[in-house]
Amino acid sequence: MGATVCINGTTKARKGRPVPVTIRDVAKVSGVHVSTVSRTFSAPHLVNPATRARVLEYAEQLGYRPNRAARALITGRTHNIGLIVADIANPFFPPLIKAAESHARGRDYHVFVADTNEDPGVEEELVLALAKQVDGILLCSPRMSNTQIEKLSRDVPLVVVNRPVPGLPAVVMDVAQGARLAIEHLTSLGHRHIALLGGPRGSWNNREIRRSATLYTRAAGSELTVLGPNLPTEDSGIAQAEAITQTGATAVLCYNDLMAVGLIDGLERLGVSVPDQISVVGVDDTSLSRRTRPTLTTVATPTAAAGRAAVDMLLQHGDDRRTNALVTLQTELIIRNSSGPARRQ
Amino acid sequence: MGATVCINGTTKARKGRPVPVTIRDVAKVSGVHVSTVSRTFSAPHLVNPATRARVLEYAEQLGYRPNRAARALITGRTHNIGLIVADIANPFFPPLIKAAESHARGRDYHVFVADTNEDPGVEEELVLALAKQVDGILLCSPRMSNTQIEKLSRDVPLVVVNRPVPGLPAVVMDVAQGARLAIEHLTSLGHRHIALLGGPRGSWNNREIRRSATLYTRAAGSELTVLGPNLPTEDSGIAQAEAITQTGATAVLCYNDLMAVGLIDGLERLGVSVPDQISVVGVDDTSLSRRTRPTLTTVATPTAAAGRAAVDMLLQHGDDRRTNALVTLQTELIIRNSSGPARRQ
DNA sequence: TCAGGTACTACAAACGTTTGCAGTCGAACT
DNA sequence: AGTTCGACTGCAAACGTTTGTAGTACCTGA
Repeated sequence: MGATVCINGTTKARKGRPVPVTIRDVAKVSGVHVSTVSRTFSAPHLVNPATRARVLEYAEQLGYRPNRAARALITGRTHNIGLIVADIANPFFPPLIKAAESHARGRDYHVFVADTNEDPGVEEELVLALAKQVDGILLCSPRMSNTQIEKLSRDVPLVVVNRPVPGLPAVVMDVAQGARLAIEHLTSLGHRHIALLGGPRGSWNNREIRRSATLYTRAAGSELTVLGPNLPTEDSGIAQAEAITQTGATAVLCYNDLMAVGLIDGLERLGVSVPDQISVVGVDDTSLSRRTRPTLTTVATPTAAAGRAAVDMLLQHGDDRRTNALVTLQTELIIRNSSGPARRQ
Repeated sequence: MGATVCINGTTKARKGRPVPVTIRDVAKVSGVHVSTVSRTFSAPHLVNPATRARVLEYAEQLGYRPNRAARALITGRTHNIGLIVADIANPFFPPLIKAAESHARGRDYHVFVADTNEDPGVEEELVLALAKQVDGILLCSPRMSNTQIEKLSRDVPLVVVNRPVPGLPAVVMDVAQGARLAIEHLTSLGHRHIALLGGPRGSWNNREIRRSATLYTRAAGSELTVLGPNLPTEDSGIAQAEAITQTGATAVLCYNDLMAVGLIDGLERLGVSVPDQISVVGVDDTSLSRRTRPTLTTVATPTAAAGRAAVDMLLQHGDDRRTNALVTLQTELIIRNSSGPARRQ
């Protein structure tokens, strides 16, 4: 209304420095106490609608934005959450990060993303560094031991993704089911000898996949050869190509898509054709899987849903930790062109 | 030493809730004033080495961690920086994010990552939401107008990546040089008619590439046909494949790798062989470029270096904005298998 | 011996919020 | 008329730090 409002008798739009307009400034110009201004934002039902409208208008006019640090200091809640992943550049993570971030933002939370470079040592360091700064942390595919995670969870609420930890909320993908589907797909195509290209040592997913693959290969009367552990990288897929051919298997289930595309590449270099001579199946259905040639048959894991679910769990039991809530998300098999009938030997 | 230290006469390790050990607790047990404890951490040279050692020991023993919110409140510096990108899942960004994050962490800064979903509208919203929470923001490939960015920069220090904005610090890649190298590469292979598959409308990189490509095609006595604007996605690469063939060009320079791999895919579907019939060159050298078949000839942009440089710029002129510092990073041409000699028509 | 300095430490006021408590005022009920 | 209540608002004490100022004790040099 009319003239723009000035603070402290002087306009605050000083050169360079941004305008540090506080709750007090708003209180002054709207002629109420700071507590009323505060309540206008944090407990609107406690203030007279007319007053509130006035305060809001002045606040808007001054460009007031609540200072989250101050709010955090007194409430103890920062409205931030931490997200720790092994490697942002691993195509498995971006969809998860993206989903978590936008889901959190919808609930007025911001997300710190940190990358451990696949180093278990820096995981702990990061958790501690973030602890005071966030209301909770999403630990994705951690390589730490259960007891170590347990201990950290006393400092800050944790939700673990891609691995169950007793006593902690976690969200996992049903990769065992996925592996089952993959194995059944392969055996139904006539494969009697299947190889499993295993992932990293500490990985729960890896154990699950192996357990399930072993079980269902046997159930189909086929043979399973397990290779590993391996780093879950494209390079290690390439490196293991020769070993794979030597197993005599006609089909391979890989720990993840990255290794699968590496393996396909490696096999091609050896003159082995996929899927004509060897079928290859991945896990995760990352953006890669549609880009390879042949396109990759793979177990789709709902990474975006996992990100959202993890955020929800974190925000729900904000305080009452020590839950044994475990969310398991379903997986499905996406059949593309890297798997085909077993060749006649 | 000996017995573990208790606070307030009672051990603070209450059930569930984490231990909120403050500077005051440390002061109490070590028999000094809080200010001494504070200085032990923030200005060590002002406190007696013996005292400091004692304080540090007790702090360690109690598991004291400074509360960054409180520190931020009084110093006005949060030791956080914001990083806004268009799409985390776009393979261009993860290396940049990763580099920025680890570089920042090395300087005791944490990074908020936010994703605009390619929506210019949410860019502004995100900047404002983050403003009070960070000491500055890295704006990557923004789609906003210069004036809009200018305005936001009055609220919070900004560093722009992938686009120069007058009066603001920015780091850009010399894509003009990259485009020149690509065009010269193609013309030297005998291509007399080249197509440019353009990117999104607001993109500075897009304009640079076009400008440079036009210039150097002409300089080589060749013809350039420009298509666009297009969304910088794989799908739009696929969609434009037919249009490309209709230009009659024997080589294509694409706005980025994503479009290039899409284009290769699209051309293949049309029965056009790359590079035998049409050569394709991308920009960015993302992780994709080694995975395509054929592998992609592309202009490598130093994304990780850009991330680090941006962080440095932000941390340097923390206060004195209004700099016209512009860092330009060199690009280079990586020749792989998607480009070859012009076919004999 | 004393002025001046150095090295360290304590005091207390901030920073921008939230929130329990108390107060005011008018309306409704007895 | 007096009581009770509800709706609203002001007061002031926190939250965990940092930092300018002031103080103490000791040392140095004249």
